[in-house]
Parts: sequence; C-alpha cells; structure tokens
Amino acid sequence: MPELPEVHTTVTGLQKSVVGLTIKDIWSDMWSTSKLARNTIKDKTYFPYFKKYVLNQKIISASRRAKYILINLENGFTMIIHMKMTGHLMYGNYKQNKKYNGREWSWIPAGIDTPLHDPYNRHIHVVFTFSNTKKGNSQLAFCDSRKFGTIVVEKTSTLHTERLKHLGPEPLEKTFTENNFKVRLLLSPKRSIKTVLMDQTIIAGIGNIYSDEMLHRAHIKPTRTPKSLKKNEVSLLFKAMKHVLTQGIDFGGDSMSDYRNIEGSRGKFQTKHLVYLRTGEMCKTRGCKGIIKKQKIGGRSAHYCPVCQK
DNA sequence: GACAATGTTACAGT
DNA sequence: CACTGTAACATTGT
Repeated sequence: MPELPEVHTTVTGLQKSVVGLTIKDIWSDMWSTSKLARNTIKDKTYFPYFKKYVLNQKIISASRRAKYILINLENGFTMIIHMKMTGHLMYGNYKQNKKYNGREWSWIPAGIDTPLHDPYNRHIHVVFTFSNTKKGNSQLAFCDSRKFGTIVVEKTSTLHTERLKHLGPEPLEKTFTENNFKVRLLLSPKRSIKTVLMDQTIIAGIGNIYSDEMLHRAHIKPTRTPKSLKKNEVSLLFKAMKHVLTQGIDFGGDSMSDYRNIEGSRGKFQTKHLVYLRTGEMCKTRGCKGIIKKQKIGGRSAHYCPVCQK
C-alpha cells in the first residue's frame, strides 16, 4: 500500500514524464454513488466540473505532501490524487489485447515495446491522454483494484491552508529534528506508539509497513506509549524513521502486494522487511531467536518481535 | 458468504 | 474540555 516512499517514487516518475505535457482527454469508469465519492472524480456529477478545470491544461509540476500526489496545472489548479490501498499511476499507452472482465486490455509502458500482463495493472479506471509529445499521444492511467483511490481538483493557492491543513510535518524534511519528533509524539502521550506514528496529523506519510519496520529497528514494542519512551529510545526511533523511509525511497518503494511505479513495475523494499508480513518467521536481529508475532493495534495488524522489541 | 485488507473520519466513551 | 478508542466506509479477492 502506498505510503511516503511509494508516493515519492510515483511523483519522481511523474516529474520525468508528464511535466510539460497538456491533458487533451480524460476517460473514467470509476463511478460510485457513495457519499465518500461525492465531489471526487468517482462522482458522475463532479466529472464535468473536474474536466472543466483539467482539460487542455499543461502540467507545470508534480509534488508530494504526505501520501497525496499533487499535479499542478498552468491555470492555478492542482489535481490531488490519493492512491489509498491499491492505487497506482502508470505512464505509457493503454492497449486492448488481453481478456479481463470480458474486455481486452494490457498496458504498454512508455519506451518499451512489449506490453505488461501484470494482473495488478489491469484495473484501469481513469485515463488521461496527452497530445503534445513527439511520439504521439501518451497516457497516464490510474489503476486501482479496490477503487478506494480519490482524485479531485482544487485551487493551488489555498491547498495547504485548506484541504491539506490538518497534516503534520514531513518526516524527511531536514528541518524536522529529533526534538520536533519528540514534541509531535507527545501530542498523544498515551496512545500506542504505532498508532501515533501512523496518525497523519502528528507526522505525515507513515503507514502500516513503515511503522512496523521502524519500530522493529528501534527495538520498541508497538504497544508502548510515547510518554513511556526513554530519551535514547526516542533517539533510536527517530533515526530508524529517517533510515527506513529513505531506504524505502532508495529501493523504489514496497511492492509486497500491488504497488507499481509509473512504468508499471515493482519496487524492491519488500526484500528489506524485517517484520512486516513475516508472522511466524524467525526474527532477523542478530542473536535473537524470537518468532514474529501479529497483533491488532488500533484496528490494524502490527508485526513485531516479542523478544527484541521491548 | 463472511472476512480481511488500510487510510480517513465520525462519533462514542473516559 | 481534552484526549483516546472504536467502528464505519469505500471495494474486491480469497
């Protein structure tokens, strides 16, 4: 599931591919009448409004805030994309030549001749078509098997003071120091540390995978509270947080399940997991004979070593 | 056909 | 009031 490193990887890809291009067409079939879909691209009555602000606009930049992808347009509006659990973007060409749900499909990444037949790339629900490339029309597809993902368009100037104002600081900013970290955690002194790390209003961008991995590397049990952490534990966790998120980015994100980069291929952080989805397996900490345990914390499954995480 | 998956939010409870 | 916990919601694959 896309967290900070995956969203970062996607945005880096967008910066290399779609910045400078003009959107000439938008197609979607991700319609929903649920109230969560209201005022998003999934709302059929919102779609014409969305098109009005996005069609014929040039993309001037792409950036990330928390787990949101921000695609800035020339007219002073921004497309805000959240991939939720199973969403990802792909740049290339949509080509129909393989059966799925009675329809023929496959995806041809830009610059590659052979189409991908990765089943996780088949749930394409939104397609943006560009016009001003030398090679002809290229496309950006939003692919999301669960259809939880969200796309909206909004005025760029008020984005950070309105819709995104609830978000905590960016953990990888150089200005985010160990002391900031401690102060933020202590805003929720008595909740479990894992829940606090994943709270987007405390710190932005951390989800289930990376919270499990950073707590393990800091040897802290996910049920501990921020208040109970000793100074050196806060310090260890701070370093583990920076390390794990940076490593996630360096490995192109985590593709344990369905995340794909904009070329439609997998990241490699899953090879670095020490605890996430390793329930029942041996702890990899040197000298530790613990067996990785799974436990529900705050309605989410936490994975940790009961021996070396205190 | 119940259940699990997770980010987000609304609401109930302490 | 301030803070914390829980459940619901979106959807699909198992």
